[in-house]
Amino acid sequence: MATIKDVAKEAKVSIATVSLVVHKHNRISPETSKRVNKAIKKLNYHPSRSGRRLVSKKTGNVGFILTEDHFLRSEPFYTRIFLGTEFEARNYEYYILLTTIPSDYNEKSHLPRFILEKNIDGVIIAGKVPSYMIDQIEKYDLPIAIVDYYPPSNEYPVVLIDNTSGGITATQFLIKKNHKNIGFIAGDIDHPSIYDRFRGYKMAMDAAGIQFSESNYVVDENYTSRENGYNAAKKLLELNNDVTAIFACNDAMAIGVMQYLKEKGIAVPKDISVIGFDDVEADLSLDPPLSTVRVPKYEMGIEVMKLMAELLKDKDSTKKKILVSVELIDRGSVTVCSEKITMPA
Amino acid sequence: MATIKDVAKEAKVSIATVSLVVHKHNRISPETSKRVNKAIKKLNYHPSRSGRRLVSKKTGNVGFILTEDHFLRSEPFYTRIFLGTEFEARNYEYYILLTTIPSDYNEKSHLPRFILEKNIDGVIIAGKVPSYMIDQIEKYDLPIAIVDYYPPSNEYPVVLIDNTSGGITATQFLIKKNHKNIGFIAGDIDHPSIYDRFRGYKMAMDAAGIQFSESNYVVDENYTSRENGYNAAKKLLELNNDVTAIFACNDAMAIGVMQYLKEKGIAVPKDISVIGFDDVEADLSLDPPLSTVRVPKYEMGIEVMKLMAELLKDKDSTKKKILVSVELIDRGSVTVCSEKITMPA
DNA sequence: TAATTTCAGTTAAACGTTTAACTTATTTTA
DNA sequence: TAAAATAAGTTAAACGTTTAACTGAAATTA
Repeated sequence: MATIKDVAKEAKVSIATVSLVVHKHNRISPETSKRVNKAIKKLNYHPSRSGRRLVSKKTGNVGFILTEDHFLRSEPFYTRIFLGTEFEARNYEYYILLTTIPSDYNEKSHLPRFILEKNIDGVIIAGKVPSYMIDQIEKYDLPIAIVDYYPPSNEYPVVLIDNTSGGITATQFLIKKNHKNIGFIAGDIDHPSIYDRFRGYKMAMDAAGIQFSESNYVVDENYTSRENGYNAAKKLLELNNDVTAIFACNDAMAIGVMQYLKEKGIAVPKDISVIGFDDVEADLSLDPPLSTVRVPKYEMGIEVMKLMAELLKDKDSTKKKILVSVELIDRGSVTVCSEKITMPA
Repeated sequence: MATIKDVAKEAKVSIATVSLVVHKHNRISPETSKRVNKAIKKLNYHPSRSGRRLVSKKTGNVGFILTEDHFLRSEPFYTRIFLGTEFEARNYEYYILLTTIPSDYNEKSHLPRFILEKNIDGVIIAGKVPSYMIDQIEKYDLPIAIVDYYPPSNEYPVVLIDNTSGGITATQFLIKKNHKNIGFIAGDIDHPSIYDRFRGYKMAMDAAGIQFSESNYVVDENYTSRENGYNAAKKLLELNNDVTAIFACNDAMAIGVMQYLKEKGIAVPKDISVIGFDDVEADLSLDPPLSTVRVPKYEMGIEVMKLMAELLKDKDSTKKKILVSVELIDRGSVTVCSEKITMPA
């Protein structure tokens, strides 16, 4: 492996000159530059990261932290975000170091090794993490950017899903298809993402002049799983047998809803239309395939890396909050409301 | 951030002593060690990677490569392997650099950046990758270890699932419950893992003296998905209406099988027992929960990192092939065969 | 013309660590 | 008791870069 010294010797200049040429510093004459570049090519020289790192006090690495639970969730949501981040990092010549922390991170837990050993220049946090951990990281004076989580302290740049807009979009889509009696199903309603989807639903209903009815929503399940979607659908139909469409706060619950409807012999979308949120793989293998609101996971990863790149230039350069927009995907689980609409005289 | 100098000053020793203590060199007396360790704790000192790297000429990184498809598969199989690897890497003070390659990697594709920039000391390959890529990596003279893939060139250390044993275990379990008419369902039978499971099935049948019947297996689906499990179950029951148990080559197909049986009003396990292979999350939320053969994904990640650690000490130290053993998990989709067994007179 | 500025480099220190070679004091051996 | 071995450190060089400060020559300015 050729080092800067070999190049210097070959080009008959000092190592400083080589360094300056590599960094395209204009102090060096074109002729010298040419000579040095020739030597670099000849020796196939690539500056060693280690040497650079030592003097620049930069590692060229960015840490990517999420809880173990999040990483293992069956729909590879965070996996896709990670992939986007890793891809974008290439443009900035950064490497991503991925690690998980236990979901119950507490006073006794250790910070990820790459923080303790100072092997990163910045930290990307994906999804909800204990805020105690963020406090701990804060001590290391590292730039922090967050994706898919709104931390209690709002001083960080974050990338979030525009859930409210997604809620509006989904609901308006149903309304345009003449649905009025639209059920909303959720779990974990205190989660900001879920709540915002609900808010979007209400806003769209309000805007369309449709009375919001308590009997049209079930949000008391503890978690947004398939099972709870199934349960919620059951509860909803017991409350209100007239719903013509159901908006589930995510695809997992929507799948549970469809399962329940199938068992009850209720045809989707003929009898009841169903729409979800997230856009997961499984949607495609449902019958009918699930219409949903696509969350651009990969793009979120890209965006958070862009924020990180800004921070790496200047730690306090940005506190941007980015809302990534979502997109309606109509697949087949929604149709025009078949009930006769009684128009006011 | 404390450096080795700060620790040396605090403990009133030379920096060399600190280094020796950190490396647990026995040249240093217990008392001095204690003092130094106290200083290390007090200052929260962690050796800087950059400094280390420069002198050791090692990067302290290991690359982890898989295809994008594999990483995104809905059951987070490789995610778990990665987690095991990352965890084990901590013991050797290595960092894992994860990257994906396109599934159609070809002559025009680039190798991962960390190889081109020589930012790793070794490469772990997870799952099947184009062998052309392995040839390319070979040129960089890096140690290579492989997990869950048996490459055409058998010169590498690999960690594999003991599929044959798993096939035997599952089948014997059914046989012990008095099943004789046991169907086997697979897709992609040319895949070594799948084929070995089938071989295990046959071996167990042979050993029990049960005649293997062509009408007892369906392996012509192109892929081991739920849909194909559904289809295969249909085909199987058309071929042979007397099966009392079905061994599906993986859980995805088993889930499809159960779906088909449910639709046909065939009760599991009362009418037909079902067993899968892999042990995925979804098994638990089935009704009944799926009995299966657990593949220790996390442990596979640990094992491959152990192999890599050996290689990192000495590139040619090992060509070990490790078969990780699998374990029967009985959940509820298998029961004693209810058919009257006619004993030979 | 003399002083000043610009140009095109070079010198040398610094980054944080490891480790071979050395030192000094103590213990063992013959 | 003198020589040899051991124990417990220390010294200093090396790893590959970057960059502030310097230098000497040439060009510009007043």
